[in-house]
Amino acid sequence: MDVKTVCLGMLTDGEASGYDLKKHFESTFGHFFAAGYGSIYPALSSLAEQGLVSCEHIPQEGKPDRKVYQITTAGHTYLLKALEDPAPSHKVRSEFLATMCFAHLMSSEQVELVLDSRIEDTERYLTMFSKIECDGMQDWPPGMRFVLGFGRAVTEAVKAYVENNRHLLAEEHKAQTAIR
Amino acid sequence: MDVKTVCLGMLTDGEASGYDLKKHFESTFGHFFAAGYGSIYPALSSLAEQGLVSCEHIPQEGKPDRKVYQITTAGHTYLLKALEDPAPSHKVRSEFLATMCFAHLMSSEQVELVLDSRIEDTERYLTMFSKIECDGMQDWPPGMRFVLGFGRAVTEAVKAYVENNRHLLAEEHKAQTAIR
DNA sequence: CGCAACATGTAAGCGGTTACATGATTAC
DNA sequence: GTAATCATGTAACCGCTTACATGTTGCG
Repeated sequence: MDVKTVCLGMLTDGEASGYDLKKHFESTFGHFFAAGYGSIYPALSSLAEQGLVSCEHIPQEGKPDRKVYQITTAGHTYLLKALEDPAPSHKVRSEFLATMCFAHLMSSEQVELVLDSRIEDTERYLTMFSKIECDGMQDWPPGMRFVLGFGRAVTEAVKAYVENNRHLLAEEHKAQTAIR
Repeated sequence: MDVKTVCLGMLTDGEASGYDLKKHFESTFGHFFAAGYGSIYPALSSLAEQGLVSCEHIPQEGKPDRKVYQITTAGHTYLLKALEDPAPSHKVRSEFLATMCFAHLMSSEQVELVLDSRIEDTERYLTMFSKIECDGMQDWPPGMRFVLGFGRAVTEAVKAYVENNRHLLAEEHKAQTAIR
């Protein structure tokens, strides 16, 4: 499952431009599937070439033509095939955790800074989740609600863990064990 | 922070071969930083070329020479620089969540299968964490214990969330909201 | 006056994955 | 006998990131 497939999936919710899709990648999909314009625009071109989406050019003054994409029947078929994987991956790549593995090589000030930045990050996500929930989640498919709830639950777990266990990383207290 | 830097960090714990490091990437680092031989061996070669590690060739019969790497003073300096990033990233890339966004396009059997496979995955991780804790975590640096605890906490949160909210994805119950 | 939002794209490069290549030893 | 473990590597490929390129409209 790559950016192309996710774009295709987003288009099942209605027509959209690359610019529109980018906003989805930043908000609702942001916590588990990042993508920039450099991935999205080529993905849409490629989908159009394969006939999986159709494209309507809407001329605009001053701005480039707005290109609105719609999923085709072939696109739907393709998407359903892509969703058949019975064990889709769920990968974490964390420079944060890699850094924390070597906390004993760093100054405690540095470690504190890193932990603070991680907590800020989780707070940004939590704010975003609340905002999304406010402006109407009830018209969304159940899967989307499940996914948002997942993001919230995991983010809260991360925040709580970091807050409750950051004392482990102070050199003074080497013998303690993690709070569950 | 790339595979190279993580390898360098692992070598602060004592000399090791590429093969040894791979095992670390599978066990202790597995839940947040994956790497295969195709990344590790070139990384070590490159580190040696830059003088960040030294390499001892140990001849063996039948097998290729065992190459044991040790971090150098230059390597230590380099690592400390790399650890200075005050806001290291923590990224999730989840085909699982992407799939679940479109659960309404799938059969409930397919959805169930995907959810089961995710739970199995979390269980494998939890077993691994327990095993690691058993064979002596107390001699590890506090950072490593923090990271393992993080992995366990988040994995448990994932498992609980999936178990408690999978009913949201059954088409029958569209109006429900997520259990916190 | 400057910044954010609107709007699309290209191209180089990087980092990692996957498949391939080889082969002895040990445990079941 | 066959699978796992030990042990190292290369090369092609793929997908994504980053930087670059361009220009208008509207808000404060």
